[in-house]
Amino acid sequence: MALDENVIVDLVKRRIVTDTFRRLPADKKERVYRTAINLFGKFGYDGLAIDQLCRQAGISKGSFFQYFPSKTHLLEFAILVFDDYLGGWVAEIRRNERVVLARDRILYLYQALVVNTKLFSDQQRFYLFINNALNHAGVSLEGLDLERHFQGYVNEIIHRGVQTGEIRADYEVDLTGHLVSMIIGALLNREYRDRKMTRHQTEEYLVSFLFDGIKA
Amino acid sequence: MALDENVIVDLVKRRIVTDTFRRLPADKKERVYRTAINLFGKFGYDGLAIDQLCRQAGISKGSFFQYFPSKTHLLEFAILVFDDYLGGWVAEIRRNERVVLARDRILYLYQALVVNTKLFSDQQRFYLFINNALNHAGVSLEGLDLERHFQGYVNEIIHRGVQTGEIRADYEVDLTGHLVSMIIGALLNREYRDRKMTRHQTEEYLVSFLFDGIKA
DNA sequence: ATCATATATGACTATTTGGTCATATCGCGA
DNA sequence: TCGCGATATGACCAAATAGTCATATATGAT
Repeated sequence: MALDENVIVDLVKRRIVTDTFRRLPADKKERVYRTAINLFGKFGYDGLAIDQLCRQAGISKGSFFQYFPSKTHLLEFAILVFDDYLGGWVAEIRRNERVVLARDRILYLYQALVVNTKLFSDQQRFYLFINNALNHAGVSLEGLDLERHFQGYVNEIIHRGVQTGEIRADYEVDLTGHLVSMIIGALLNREYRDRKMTRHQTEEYLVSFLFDGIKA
Repeated sequence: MALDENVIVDLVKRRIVTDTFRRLPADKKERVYRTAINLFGKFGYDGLAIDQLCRQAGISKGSFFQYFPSKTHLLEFAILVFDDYLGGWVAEIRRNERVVLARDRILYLYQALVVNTKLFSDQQRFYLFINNALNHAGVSLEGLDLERHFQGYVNEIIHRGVQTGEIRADYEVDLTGHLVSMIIGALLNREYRDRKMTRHQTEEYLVSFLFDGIKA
């Protein structure tokens, strides 16, 4: 969760945040970041009022504009820091990866997704952020490429499964990866947002649904 | 697409639109509705400027506030009319339903979803509307219950499949329905938004993915 | 033609909000 | 203590925008 200094340095170079912001104590930077994610997620880009952000993050409006050139830059900052976080999170899953059968690989993917990382607690916040804040036309979404991070890894898992013969060879890897990602997303949604199923149910269904199909 | 008079009458009773609006010529009402869906979808609730809506729908601002008590009511109006449209659309699918095997049922669902109805051309617009406009806190979303319409029907299909033995009996109907809906949504998204696959591929994958599972 | 009622209109208001700036305060070296 | 660069602050400004209202125009019955 701590903001990576290297990322901030890069953002300064690209004039997305100021050097003044970079020099700020870490906890202040983090407060601004968390508040931005939360408020963008709750109210969308237009809905976030800078006055409220400042009040909530404990800074003054004058200071805000010494940290960020504009509101748009705040969004870009939040997107890019979040993107970096996503990347690190997938890297951690990758590091912990065990060599298992295809069936367990998918299950592992799911477990890693929700248990092994901080995303567990952050999921709701980030889910809202992605859904509500990222449609602002003024900011290119190139910075946040979910596919590049998570789905790239899913595809890799599936690709290996195909090569070892554990997964059908006639599936296109990236389409299957897309579907698996979407299904995991659907399950997460069901589990966290609707609270209609338990973790155990989720895992049971994920495996049987993906590997056994609908037919008996 | 034509606005149903009965729905409008109900909206008048609930003070969501005025009687003046009800008496308007149909094409004017429709212009306002379409413009609202488009702009809410493009810019979200806060992003929609009433001035722009008026310009685009060809009415004056003064008139607007003789049709709707407030901007919030415009959103509520759009939601409820859209909800009615959804209901009619599912009813049409239901009427055209053929008696088929489970495998074909799902495929039929999908085809009905994208081919047999106007949703084909409206999909993108409504997709945006649902995603960008419905998070406005001030308006209850009770009015738009996707599950009640589409997923209720999906569940019915699956339930019948289970009863005839075409679908595994150990699946919970509503969870399976949820997953099927999500997968269809994912495929639609892939097909329309990303333009990464053809209709034929979609159908192939839908069936093999749902019925054969990932494993060879 | 007249009158009454319903509808159309855009200037105007009050408020919100992104962004500025002059001033104050802090941190720190000498 | 003094001085200087960096940071903090909130009053202020200009633009945008939801909503109002007085006036104009259309409609339709007699």
